[in-house]
Amino acid sequence: MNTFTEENYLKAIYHLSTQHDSVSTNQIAASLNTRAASVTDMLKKLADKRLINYERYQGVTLSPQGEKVALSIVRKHRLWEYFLVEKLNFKWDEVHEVAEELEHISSRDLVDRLDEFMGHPKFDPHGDPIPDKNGHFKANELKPVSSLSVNTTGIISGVREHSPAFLQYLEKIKLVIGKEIKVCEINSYDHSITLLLEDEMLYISRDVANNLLITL
Amino acid sequence: MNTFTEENYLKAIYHLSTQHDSVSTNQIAASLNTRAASVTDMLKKLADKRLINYERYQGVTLSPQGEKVALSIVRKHRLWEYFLVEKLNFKWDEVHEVAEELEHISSRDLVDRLDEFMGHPKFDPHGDPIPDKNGHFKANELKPVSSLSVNTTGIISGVREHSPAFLQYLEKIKLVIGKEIKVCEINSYDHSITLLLEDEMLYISRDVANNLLITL
DNA sequence: TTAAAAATTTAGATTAGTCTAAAAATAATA
DNA sequence: TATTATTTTTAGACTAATCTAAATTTTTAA
Ligand SMILES: [Mn+2]
Ligand SMILES: [Mn+2]
Ligand SMILES: [Mn+2]
Ligand SMILES: [Mn+2]
Repeated sequence: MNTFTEENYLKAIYHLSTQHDSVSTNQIAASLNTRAASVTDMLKKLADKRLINYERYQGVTLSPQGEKVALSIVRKHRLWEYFLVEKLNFKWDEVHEVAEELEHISSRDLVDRLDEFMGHPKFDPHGDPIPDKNGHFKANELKPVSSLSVNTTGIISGVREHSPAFLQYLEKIKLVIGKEIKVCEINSYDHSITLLLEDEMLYISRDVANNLLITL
Repeated sequence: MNTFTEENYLKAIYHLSTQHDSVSTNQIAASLNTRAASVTDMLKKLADKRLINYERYQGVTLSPQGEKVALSIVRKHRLWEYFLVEKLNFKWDEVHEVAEELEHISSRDLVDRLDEFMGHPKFDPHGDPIPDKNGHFKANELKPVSSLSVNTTGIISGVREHSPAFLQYLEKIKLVIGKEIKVCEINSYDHSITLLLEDEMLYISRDVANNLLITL
């Protein structure tokens, strides 16, 4: 088995890989709040274990084996988040830190039974897809609200930013997953947006619009 | 906060303390499958943190602070075991190892909400009492079946031995928690016992009788 | 009450993960 | 292309938890 730390590195590499082709030492260091030198050490170890493809100075990618491990961590993380919200009445901004711990519980049986218990949910509380036991999932086709043009509608389906502050803000203005919105006006100066949400007009900044994802 | 390892030491000392007044280095080493030298190192650290009372060569006891921590670990362990059996359909012999990991999840909120979700259970699947959030619990007055005399009855309420092999055996012969038994005959040669369980006669060894606990 | 046995502690290493500072390689740019 | 800036790696050190082997203390029992 892999250590806690190894799992966190693999997960970080996995997440960074969804945005960049190859992942750099510095990117990993930033995402794990650690130092580049520590990352290099760990990359050597993960390469020895055939979990990543790594050549000095060239960045890394996950090996098929490493991706499998990463996906199992992501699966656990998202299933636990779903459990916390749906069964234990946590708020969506309260679950991430707890799931960061729960995702390392090793029992395969546990996660599969948990999945069963909850009826095989497909998305976590933030709209992120939950891989099945084979690591498969279908991602929604998501676009930031900021990419919509005036008079188009969409359904809130995910977030790009997971900080409690952002999630709490969305909750406060009732911009939560599942709601339909319509873009009414785009301010051409600062790209802020006025939208229609359940018969109410709502004003959001460009920043918010960038981090809020919808399906058409 | 305390590390996993520190928590495991405190828990081990707690359990050993229920049987002996003061706990020895070797007892801890045996219970944690580690070496006496390692235990000594850890005892120094725990003493520095005021979690135990320790004087070289004299054995240890938990400080009030240390007992509080130990009880919170025990609470989490037993609540998770209950959850696994009652909600996820684990068997009572399958939960201990998983709970050994889950007991270290730190979120206070999580364990309290889990407790709430399950309706504040008082006993875990093995009949062990679950401390409440203040560390309080009332233990049943338990006696081994081997201490009963002929023609007395009792309700199976706990086990002294938690190995999967023992638990599976009990399950197989349907000697599970909640059932009423009556002692019919005690073999004076080997102290094996014949008892009545739901109109069926059942024969158990002295060893089993010693590790099976009842309330009157 | 002393000698042997058992328990415990100390000394010195090892491994995982981390760090800072310095060196080396790569990328950017003049 | 040559120089500078940035990124990455190496070197060397530190902490937590562990180990074996040796020394010390306590216990047992002759
Ligand atoms: Mn999360
Ligand atoms: Mn999430
Ligand atoms: Mn247990
Ligand atoms: Mn138990």
